Amino acid sequence: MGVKKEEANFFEKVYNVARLIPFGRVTSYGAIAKYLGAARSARMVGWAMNACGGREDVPAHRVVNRKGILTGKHHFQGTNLMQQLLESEGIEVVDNQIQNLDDIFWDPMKEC
DNA sequence: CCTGTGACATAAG
DNA sequence: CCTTATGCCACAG
Repeated sequence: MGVKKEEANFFEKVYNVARLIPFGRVTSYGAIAKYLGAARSARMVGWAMNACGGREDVPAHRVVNRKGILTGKHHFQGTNLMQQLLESEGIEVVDNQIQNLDDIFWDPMKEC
């Protein structure tokens, strides 16, 4: 029972973890994938984000690749929207790359 | 079942 | 860090 069918569990997990990302912190697709038990499916994490269109609660802008580069900024509405959101949280972003990454990097498994 | 896809990760040059 | 290539895996059709 349930008013609506449960969507792809994998996607839901990705959204769930993304929501756990604290303010002013970022994580990588691989970290999320690994937390889900599918470290080799990091691409799916990004793809799940692509499907997060109606997921306003999913701070996709806090999810970057391993280099801390805003690889997915092109998927946001604005050309610099993703960077603006990060800077709005006190994160330094230069040339589409997050600065002080080691200082603001948030690992889901480290917090859990 | 097969094919295409994709916002990654890793290796090699 | 760059490009190129390969792997990898969940999902849509």
